[in-house]
Amino acid sequence: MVRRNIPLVEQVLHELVSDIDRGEYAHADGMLPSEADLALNFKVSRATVRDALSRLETAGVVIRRHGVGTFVNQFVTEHPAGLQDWFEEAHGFVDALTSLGGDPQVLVLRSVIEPAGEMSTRLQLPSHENPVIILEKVITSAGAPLIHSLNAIPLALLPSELQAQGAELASQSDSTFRFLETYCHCRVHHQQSEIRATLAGAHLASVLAYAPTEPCLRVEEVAYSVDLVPLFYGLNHFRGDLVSFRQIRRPTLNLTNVPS
Amino acid sequence: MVRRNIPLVEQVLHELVSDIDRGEYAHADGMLPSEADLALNFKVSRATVRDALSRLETAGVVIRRHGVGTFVNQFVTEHPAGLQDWFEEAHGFVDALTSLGGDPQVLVLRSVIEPAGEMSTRLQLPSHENPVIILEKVITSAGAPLIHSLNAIPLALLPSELQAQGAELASQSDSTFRFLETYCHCRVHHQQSEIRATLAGAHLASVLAYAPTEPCLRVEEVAYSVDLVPLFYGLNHFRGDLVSFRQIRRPTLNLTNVPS
DNA sequence: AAGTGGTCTAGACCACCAT
DNA sequence: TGGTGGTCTAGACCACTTA
Repeated sequence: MVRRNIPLVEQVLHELVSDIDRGEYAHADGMLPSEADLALNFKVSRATVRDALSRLETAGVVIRRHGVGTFVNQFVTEHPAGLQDWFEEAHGFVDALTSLGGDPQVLVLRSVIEPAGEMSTRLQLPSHENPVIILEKVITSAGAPLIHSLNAIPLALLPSELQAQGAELASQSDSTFRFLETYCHCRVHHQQSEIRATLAGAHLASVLAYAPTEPCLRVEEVAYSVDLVPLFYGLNHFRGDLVSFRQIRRPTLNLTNVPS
Repeated sequence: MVRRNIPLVEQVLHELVSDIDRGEYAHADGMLPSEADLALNFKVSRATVRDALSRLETAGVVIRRHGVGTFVNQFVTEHPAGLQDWFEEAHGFVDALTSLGGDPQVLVLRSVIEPAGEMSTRLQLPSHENPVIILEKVITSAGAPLIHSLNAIPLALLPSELQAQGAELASQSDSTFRFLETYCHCRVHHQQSEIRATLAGAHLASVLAYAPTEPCLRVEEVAYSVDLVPLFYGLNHFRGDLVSFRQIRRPTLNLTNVPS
């Protein structure tokens, strides 16, 4: 499954990223060479360099200023990614925690196959009776329970010969993402999330070793494949005293130049 | 300050957006014409069409599938933007509320000039003594107080002849964004935000007509100009029962094709 | 095999910012 | 005025999906 023939854009991308990581442009203003120079150095066309720089810009790694130059966003390079960025990127918190060196422990509270019930709407299942794999977990890091998570995966995504063992396979996987890729051969393209503040309440308090009257971040989400098929529903609660999320906010489309 | 000579990419962008809004591609799968066809119709090169489509894709309006086609993300077209999207876009909540037809009321609780104190670090001011404009507001919509916001703007951003009236001018502006553009001639490029869950507490409860033991979303942020000068610090609290934020989460950079 | 988006080039000109 | 990023073109070929 390894791709040969890595596109030039991605090679340039990697070069630039590792140059930035190595602190190549860490001097005063962090300005990169001009696009023309980069094109010469990498022996590619300027369009290819621009493509790579555009991707770095949308990722927030670099800031381009018309008539001035391209600069590394030093805030990003100075602040290593962690659980804080989980809400911005789309991947499991277990991965986010391990990449931070947090050594997370996953405790599976429940893994069963049940009718979807009210979740059928969000998962675009025809009826409340369609079966889903329910996975309830608590993630602990450095001895403290941080996250309670409840996932529902439509059983129909699993090849029929594996459906009987669905609950088992899911509970043994590192994360829902990996489970979907390994057994369902599908990949999460994006997630639609909603975040709000709630009180822990009795159930969460007991599994998170928290007080019922303490605040939590509640993130509800649906993951979709590239062709907009719902892959799973998630309801996650984060201890308000231990977890926060970071985000870079930026206007995306500039639709202000309306002529009419 | 109006730009003539609107770039072709932006014109194509607008055409596509209004076509999508008009429901031009609202049939079954929402597939757009091929890039080659669009280029022919708009009488531009395919590269220009691709540029426009790329921007729509990063904005989440459109999904491109290699070898298949380009499709409108019907979730986005079906769910009109509102305050929920405030945390993803970077603009004031007053604008977000008005665009929703919410008719927000702004109550200025305080507008004074004070030493920056502990906020000097985040605003990259040389000393705690540097003056900032403090602006404390409550935003009410449909009779309910939704948001408490505290902003601190370095006084030095204001032209010296206006600094004496700084607090007044800020309190009379619709939003901090407009104040910065109108009087300081600078524009917010992006914001670094952090979101967490807290309890309201005594002060917030009184101004938000809420109970002290109820949950709030707490968003702390610093806005930067394109050359990374901090423009303002913001500390915002949202009533947990009335406000939630939506977000599309998606992996940004694909750095998995690491050859070495 | 036909149609789609993805990559890549070389070259041109424009718009912006500093000096 | 010189250097930077932004726009734009025409054409080529590749990679992926579907039938």
